[in-house]
Amino acid sequence: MRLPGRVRYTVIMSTYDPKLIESKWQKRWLDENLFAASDQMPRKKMYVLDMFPYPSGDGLHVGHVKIYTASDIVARYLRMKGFNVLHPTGWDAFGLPTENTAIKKGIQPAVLTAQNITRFREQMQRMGFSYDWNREVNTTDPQYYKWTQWIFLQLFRMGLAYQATIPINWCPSCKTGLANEEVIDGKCERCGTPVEEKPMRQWMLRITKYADQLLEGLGGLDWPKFVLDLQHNWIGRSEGAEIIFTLDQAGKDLPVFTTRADTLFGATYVVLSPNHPVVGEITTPEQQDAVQAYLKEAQKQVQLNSESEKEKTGVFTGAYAINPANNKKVPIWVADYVLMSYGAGAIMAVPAHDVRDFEFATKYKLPVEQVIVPETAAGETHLPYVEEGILINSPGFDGLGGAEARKAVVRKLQLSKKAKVSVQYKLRDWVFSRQRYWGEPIPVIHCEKCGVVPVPEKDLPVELPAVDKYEPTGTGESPLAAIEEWVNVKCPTCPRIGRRETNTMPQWAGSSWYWLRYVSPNYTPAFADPAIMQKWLPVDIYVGGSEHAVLHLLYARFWQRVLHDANLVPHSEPFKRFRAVGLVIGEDGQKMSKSRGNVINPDEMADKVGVDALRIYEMFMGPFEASVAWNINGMKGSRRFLDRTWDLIVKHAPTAVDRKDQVEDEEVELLLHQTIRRVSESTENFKFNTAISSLMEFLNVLEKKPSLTMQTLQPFVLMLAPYAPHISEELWEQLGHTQSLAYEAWPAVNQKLLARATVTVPVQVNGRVRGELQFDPGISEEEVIKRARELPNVQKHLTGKALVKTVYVPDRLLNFVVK
RNA sequence: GCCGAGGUGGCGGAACUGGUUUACGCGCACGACUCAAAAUCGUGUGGUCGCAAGGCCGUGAGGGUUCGAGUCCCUCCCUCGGCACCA
Repeated sequence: MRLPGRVRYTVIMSTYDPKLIESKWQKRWLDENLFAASDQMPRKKMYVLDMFPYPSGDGLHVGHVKIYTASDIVARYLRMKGFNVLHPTGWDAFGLPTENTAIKKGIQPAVLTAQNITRFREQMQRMGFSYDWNREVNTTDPQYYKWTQWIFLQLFRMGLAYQATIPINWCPSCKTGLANEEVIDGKCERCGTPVEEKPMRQWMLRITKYADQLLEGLGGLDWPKFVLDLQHNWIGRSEGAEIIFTLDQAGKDLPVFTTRADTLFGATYVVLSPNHPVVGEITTPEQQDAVQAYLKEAQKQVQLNSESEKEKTGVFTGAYAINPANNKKVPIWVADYVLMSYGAGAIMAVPAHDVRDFEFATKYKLPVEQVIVPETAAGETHLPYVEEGILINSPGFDGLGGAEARKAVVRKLQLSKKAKVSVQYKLRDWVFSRQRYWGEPIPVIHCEKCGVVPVPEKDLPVELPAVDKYEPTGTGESPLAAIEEWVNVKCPTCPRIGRRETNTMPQWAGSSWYWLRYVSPNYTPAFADPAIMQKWLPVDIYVGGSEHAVLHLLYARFWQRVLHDANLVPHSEPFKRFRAVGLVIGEDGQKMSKSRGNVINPDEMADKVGVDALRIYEMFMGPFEASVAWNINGMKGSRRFLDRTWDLIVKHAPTAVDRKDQVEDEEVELLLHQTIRRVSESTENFKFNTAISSLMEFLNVLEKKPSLTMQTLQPFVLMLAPYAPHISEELWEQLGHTQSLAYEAWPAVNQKLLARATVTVPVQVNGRVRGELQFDPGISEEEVIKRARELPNVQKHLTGKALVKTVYVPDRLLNFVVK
């Protein structure tokens, strides 16, 4: 029975019982569909997104809770600030761990995924996250991956998806190819197995075409600097020149790439990568055996993935090249410190001005010719000298320096077509196919006559067939290849029978556009409703792990740009503001892992202290972006804070008066407004730890007061609400409200009151604090000095000394400088 | 090696554009309640000298700028994250 107005209808519980109130409010939020976002845009929009989870069999991790609590706090705060908030979630459910578990347990991946999702959903709902559950998406749902496939076909039509047989990173344990971004230290990102190089037919996405755009786009993003740097370095743009050496005998061109054209006269030899196509044809008969032996050795080295610190090795080909700058004949060597995959696969070696070339030249007794001297220092230069400087021994260019010299050299050679400006990137095209079962089928059909034919749009999605055996074959073929009735299909453009593509997409595909799907998750004519995209996009605040700094966050930006170029989405960048979470470390200071046995389970913690205390603790334990070790006592402290909050409100609720204009206690009122200001600013800046400490300070003062008004109790509960929503809803009800506080107005700061507040100002003598003064802001300097001189301890330090200077910062500080 | 972030009590961490270092929490000590313990509440808690008032020293090390430096500048040490023969 609920009665209106100020009559209290709940029995006030004497002690805080989290379990009881958590289930009560979670049920009510869901029943009332309280957090459904309206497409009608009654108010200004905010799209608050966190990285949707991979629903693994391990269940929710305390790291998930940290990310999702943060985005939940921001979403709840913004709702109270009057924004129309879109805060959705879903499941990034394709991928290897599920497939591997499925194989081990003998369950279909789809079935296992459904189980995991159910568990994850329950766990996430238990944490009180205010998601709009009507918008849940699932990357493994055919109605979802229909559009993942559709987007792939757009990429294909735009020439951005292509097949190539190239040596790729092959993980022998996962039995699939990997993207460059998935190889860490020469090992598989997922399982740690050293990767092998294996030439295979692959689907590739031409992300390199977007290298410059992806680089420039970083400039407008409010992202952590380290993530911007990471992407910047990963793209690895470097400006230089392609310089054409000439093969001595054949007269053929041999282009090399350099960023230091100014050192061209110091090039004393040329080095080819072992994989360079001309190696075989230029090697002289005398050197044939030595070169062949070296190539074999180098091949092995790649497979061993030897440490980068290894000593440089190489072999002379017997051939020579002509340096176009001075027509000098220089020997051509082969060495594996030159990579085929970067630049021209060949370099001009300038041992005097490059550490690697110097090391190599020293070992093989190749000539070193200095052509750069430091601008300032006189005398002998220590080689290798890699800094910029003034050119010497470079006829026609002596005396020039740095960029000017580089330009001049390139310009001169350009006249005879022996050089051109060139830009190189470290970024490689994205290896987009996987030889595994549990992924989106790549929607193309191979026809003997027609070649690669895209599956017609009306036939999408190409559904994953149910299979008995989804173990990877290890042959480079996906298990799908074994299902004849699925593979063999009529060619869409001719009467022949073609074969379906049996490779699947990588785990990253579904997450490369999911934020677009949330705006209209059930829309059937397209991947998203264009009108609604205009309303919600872009994502205003994105929260997630930094482990995706170059993977997901780069792929997502790439797809967004492609779709933008095709006029399919309104913005070129998907995520305006991104905040990266810091790891939650085990109590032993080590990364949490099952094998170490230091994993903290959020459900267990919630059982112990309640969900709200868990949320408060995870936000309070340290700065959001920092890695902090778990501390069980710290979590109990968060619970203590909520216990005391509960006691305070329950104690005052029956007697608190509602005084519209004035609070009875000046100290309380001042602190209230300071707290509102601090909590608001801290929340907006992701400084959740200091927001909570401000609330704690406020509570510490309130506890000492014999009586409090509604004008104090209500804002306190409202400010706590984004952080600890269940207890806050309950206390709000006990303060006489019948509606949820989720859409109550966030308390407003009384700026005038804060400006009028008495200030406490330290008085220093020679920079050391000797006393303090309290006064109303704005009083004159003379008055402050006069009163400061009256302080006994200040007097003591002034007597017998000559006053040199007085520094007064109004309302902040007074400093007497004496001698 | 290169790029980036950071070194503040016993611990996690606060500190606005240079202005009272150590807020808040944990831990610890003592006290109250209790037969006792736990829980809870109260008081204290950087080091050092002092009965006290108060003094001196303290933000990785050393130097500098300044009336005043955790914050700015230079040199160095250490930790963490990333890249790594990218020409």
